[in-house]
Amino acid sequence: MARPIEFDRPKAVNRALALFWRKGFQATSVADLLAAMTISRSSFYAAFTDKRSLFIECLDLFSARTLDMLQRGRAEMPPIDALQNFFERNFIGARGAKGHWGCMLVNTVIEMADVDGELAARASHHLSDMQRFFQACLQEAGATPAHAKELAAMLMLFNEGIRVSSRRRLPDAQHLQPIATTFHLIRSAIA
Amino acid sequence: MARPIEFDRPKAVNRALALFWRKGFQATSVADLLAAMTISRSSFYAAFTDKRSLFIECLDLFSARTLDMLQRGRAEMPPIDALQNFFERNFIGARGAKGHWGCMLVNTVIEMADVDGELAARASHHLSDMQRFFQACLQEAGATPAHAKELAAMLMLFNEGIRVSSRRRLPDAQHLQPIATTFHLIRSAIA
DNA sequence: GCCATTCTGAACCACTCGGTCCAAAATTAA
DNA sequence: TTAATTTTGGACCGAGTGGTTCAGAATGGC
Repeated sequence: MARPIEFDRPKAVNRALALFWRKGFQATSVADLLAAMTISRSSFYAAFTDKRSLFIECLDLFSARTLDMLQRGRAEMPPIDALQNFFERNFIGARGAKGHWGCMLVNTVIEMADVDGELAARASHHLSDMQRFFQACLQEAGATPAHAKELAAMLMLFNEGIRVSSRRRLPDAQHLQPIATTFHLIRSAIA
Repeated sequence: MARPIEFDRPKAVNRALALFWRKGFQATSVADLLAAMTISRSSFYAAFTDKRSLFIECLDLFSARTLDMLQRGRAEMPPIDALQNFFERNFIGARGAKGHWGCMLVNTVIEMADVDGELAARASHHLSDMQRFFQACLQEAGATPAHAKELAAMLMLFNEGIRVSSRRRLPDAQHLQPIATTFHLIRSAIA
């Protein structure tokens, strides 16, 4: 038996993820995907079934990576520091492209809410996972469960807001300072 | 001279606005618009030139109405109350449909950022107008110009966040409480 | 009734979309 | 080389897209 080199699936998914993240589901055509993934149309449908299925795979991957990033942070520093560090590292447009892409989960919620309920719900669910992680961090930092829950909700609103704002390509100061202010507030609310 | 009743343009635009607001630019087809506006294809292009032109008209109208709402509030109550009232009246999904549609400006920024830069920039510009209004209110309430600017930026982040969140159809408690908390914070920051 | 004006309905256009299909090429183990 | 397997390119499809055109119906002032 023999076969030509199987194409690099993870790399292809990464390329697709970048496109979906940037342009959203609807504005990304299959042709765009093929070009970015450097894969033939036939292989595409053989490997990923569907544009929609591939999108779901990317969405889940994005969520998993984000959560992973948070967990790695928590392993290396105090929980509140980990949260602040997460915000600072991701939501500052400055460094390269991705900073201006916002959050794929937020983007999907907005784009698909009244277009494809399943996709929107899936993205929303992932955001809830993030929020639960926020809550755990806050609790670990000494907040009561009720207070942690309240603060986590506010932090998620802040997250969503800053992700929208980062798509507007405004001067970075608009983002940096609110992050500092917010976490100053959170720390003093817990202590 | 004589002519058949000219169709009700403002009403037609309202119908279009509702559709664009809910489903976004891309997911709203011309056919959808015609059905909602109860207008023939020919009249549509005669009166509005373009799907895109109509969208811009709706976007500007949405912004004007939002600003108007804020200004009417400020005329009737203390500036901070007006802001809080604005948030409470708009961002609580409960009452009817529109509560779950978020903010057309936010939706447009997210959907069009890397798809149609002009549309995204226009929406972003309208958001900046709103932010300036926030700033004026805060200043009127006694904040220093610098502090008012800082608080206005945070309030806009909060606005963007809560607009995203309201598209997720979560229980209202998630929104109501953060609004109270945020404004409690703002008041004590100014006093 | 007439006429200028406005709106309509439908046909039509070129184009893009997501998706299917298959014969041919490319690959490598046997 | 042969044989098994995976990828490829491209033709093809039906449906839907935004947009144009125009003959004719509807309207209301004269």
